[in-house]
This record gives sequence, C-alpha cells and structure tokens, in this order.
Amino acid sequence: MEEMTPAKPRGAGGRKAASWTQDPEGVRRNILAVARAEFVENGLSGARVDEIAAKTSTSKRMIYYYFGDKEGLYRAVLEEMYARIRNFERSLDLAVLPPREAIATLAGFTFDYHADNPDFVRLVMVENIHHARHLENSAKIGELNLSVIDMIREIYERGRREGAFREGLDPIDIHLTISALSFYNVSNRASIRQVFGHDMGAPGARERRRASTIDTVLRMLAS
Amino acid sequence: MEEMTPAKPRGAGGRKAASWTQDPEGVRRNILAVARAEFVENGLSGARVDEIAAKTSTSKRMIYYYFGDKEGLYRAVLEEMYARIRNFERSLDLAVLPPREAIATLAGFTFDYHADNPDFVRLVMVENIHHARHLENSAKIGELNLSVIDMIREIYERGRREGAFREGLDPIDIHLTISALSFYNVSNRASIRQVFGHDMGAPGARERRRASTIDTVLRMLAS
DNA sequence: TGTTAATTGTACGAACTGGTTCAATTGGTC
DNA sequence: GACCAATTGAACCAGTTCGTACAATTAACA
Repeated sequence: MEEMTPAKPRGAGGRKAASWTQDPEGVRRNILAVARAEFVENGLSGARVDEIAAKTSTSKRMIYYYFGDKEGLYRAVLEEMYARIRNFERSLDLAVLPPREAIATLAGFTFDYHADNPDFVRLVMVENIHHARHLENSAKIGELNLSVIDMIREIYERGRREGAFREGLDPIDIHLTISALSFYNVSNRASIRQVFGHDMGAPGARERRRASTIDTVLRMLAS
Repeated sequence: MEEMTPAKPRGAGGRKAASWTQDPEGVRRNILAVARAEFVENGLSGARVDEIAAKTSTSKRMIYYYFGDKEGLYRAVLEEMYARIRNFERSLDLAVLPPREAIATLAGFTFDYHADNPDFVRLVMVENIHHARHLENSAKIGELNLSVIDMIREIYERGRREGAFREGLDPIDIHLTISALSFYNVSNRASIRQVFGHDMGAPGARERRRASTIDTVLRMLAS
C-alpha cells in the first residue's frame, strides 16, 4: 500500500495499484486501432513499435503478448482492414436493381468507400510496396474477395442479355476500371496536388470526379 | 613523418594505390542508379544507406560528399525520375494527329510508359505515402508538369470543335482518367495478383488491359 | 479455493543505422 | 608548379529500435 495515486492502479514492481477490468478484446482493438494509424501514416518500416505502444492505453509488453512481433501486428491490421471491405461488399444488394443502375450504384459506392477510407487505400499502397508478401502469408485473406467479381459478372450478364450492355467484356476488367478510378484519386492525392495544384479532396472536385467515374464506367459498358 | 606505413603507396588510412579517373558525373549517376533501385524496392525509410553504398562502385563517403544526407539522395532520385517523364512527354507530338487518334496515342503511350517503368510508379507511390513532402521541397519540379494538361486541352478543344468529342469535359479530368487507368495496374499489381489471382504483368493481360484503357478513354470523350 | 489468463512497468541489450572523422593522394586546369 | 575538386577506406559514434527479462498482481471462472 505504498502508492495512493488515485486512479492509477499498479501491479508488480512498482506498478499501479490495481483496479482494472480484464478486457482482452478491448486491449486488442485499442492496439490495432493505434497500430493502423501508425502503419498507415508511416508504412511498415517507418512505423515505430515504441511510438505505437506510447499511443496505446496499454504497454509495449501487451503488443508482443498479443501479436508476437511487429510483422504480426502489421498482418493483424491488414487482415482487419480486408475484413472490413469484405463486409462492405457483402452489404451491397445490387441484384434487385436494373443492370445500369446496379453498375452505377456499385461504382458510386466503391468510389465513396475509397474516398471515405483513405486509411484503407494507404495500407493497400504500403502492402503493394512490399509486393503483397503479407497478404500472401495471411491465410485469412484470399477466397473472400472473389465476391465482387461474381457480383459484377451477374450484373453484366443480366445487362448483356437485356441488350443494355455490349458483348465481350471481362468482369475483372470492369472491376479494375472501377477500382482504378476510385483508388487513384486517393492514393495519388498528394502528388496530384503538388504537380497540378489540384486537390482531389476538396468537396467540389471529389463530387465532379465521382460523377465522371460513374459516367465513364457506364460508357465503357454501354452497347 | 608521423605516417610510417611501410612502403605502400597509399592514401590515408590504408587506401589502395592510386590510378583512377576523375569522373564526377559518372560517380553521381552510379550512386543515383543504385539508390533508385533501393528506394524503389524498400521505400525511403526501408532503404539503407550502407546497403546503397555497398552496391555502389564507390563508397558511403561519396554519397554524403555529393548528396549531403539520405533525404538529399532521395530527393535527387525523385528529381531525376520526374525529369525523365517530362522528357517523355515532350517527345510526344500529337498536334499533327486527328483528335481521336491523338488521344488514343496519348493514352497508349501513357499506359506503356507506366507498364515499362514500374520503378517510376513505385517511386510515386513511395512519395505519396510521404504526402509528397519531398516534391514540395524540390523547386525543380512543378511548373514543368503542366505540359500534359495543355496538350490534352489542345487536343480536346480541337476535337470538340470538329464534333468528334462531346462538350463540357475538363482536361484535368481526362488526364486523371488516363493516369488512373495506366497507374493502377502497375501500382497494385501485387495485391491484384494476391486477391484475384490475376497477373497484370503477363503479356496477354497487359495487352488486353491496354486496349481496354484506350477504348474506355475514347468512349469517355465520344460525342 | 485454486488455477490460468490478463495485466502492469521498467529497464536493458544487442544489433542496426545515419552520419562523421581522420589522413592522404591523385586528376585536371590555369 | 600551384591549387582545388575528386577520391580513397575504414573506423567510429551517438542515437535508435526491436524485442526480452524480470517480478508481481489481479480478474475470471470452475
């Protein structure tokens, strides 16, 4: 009972006296959130474990306790990020819409998701710099992400049969176009601003680019 | 006579006897080439000065002699890279072509430039991760890169007057579309392969994507 | 009541890393 | 011949950075 610091609980070796709740999931989430911000901001090699630990409500000790090492932590962040976008994709129900509207909606949502989640975009950039070697090592990711392609295929086939879309397109090609047009504005925002003095983040620019993207995708498919 | 190193014709600290050609530009170029490869592969924080030095035909000493510090070296690499693409852009002479052909040619060349120079793409990614802060600090870059936009504007106006292109498009928007479609395949090649099992680098895939890109751009502009 | 997982804090160490110091020699140019 | 820029090579330093050791306490659950 030597320490009476009011709110500060302590454990052994001069730790704070104790009144804490056991909350493994909470601690994990807290670490992951901080780590994501750091990795997104500084990349894998640029991020510092000590810095992450400091911004956590717990300690470096717990990071290693739960995630093993820096790469394990990074992998966990990556997996969580991909789980999110997968959830987003599953939340779309485009089968009920007519083909053109379905594709326009998909393109619009995809554009918005990227614009609203620059963290996701930046983490994908970081991972690509590392040749996606951590995606490779993560069994969790993989089979999950073919859903978008299936979705596009279904819409495209429907539209083609109805004569709304032209023949001979590849669902993957359609997806790549939508992704590229959604990704680039966010991933290259800084260099675009620097080189062209054009800020894609500004509300007006973003809206115009959104409309242009949807329009371009529709024109790509139009018969 | 404090130096008593026996008879060896040496420089300070035990250097090799000397017969070398003075070639500042050569040394600079050598360092830059090695540094580019390292920064492209590992990013700014991931690259190691000692590693760069080791792969050079000269020593760490000369890196600091010519470039001051790591960031200075990185900036030099960046500037050289942008100088190259600017040269490429200036080499295009599209004013002689009819509008549709001119745009198709520009899109094709842009696509090829990105596909053939993944180093450029990756360095731009790295720079964007760093919020293009080094582009900002580099006076050399900036006013140079508006040439593409002017080029596109000229072609677009011509096509619009002739009735080949529709009204109301923004040259920057056209450029962003071409860039996005050219950049994404290269920048995200690793994650695309990992997630979709689709290798954009394969000759067939690349050619199909190239055709699709040109087609998409033409459709975007078509009246 | 006993057992295990969760948690607390710090200090430390070995390896790494950016950058400097030292001292001398040679190449080219005027 | 004088002078300066170019060049050589390795040791070294201070600060950083990942990861661990240590030692104890508490929460939760059976």
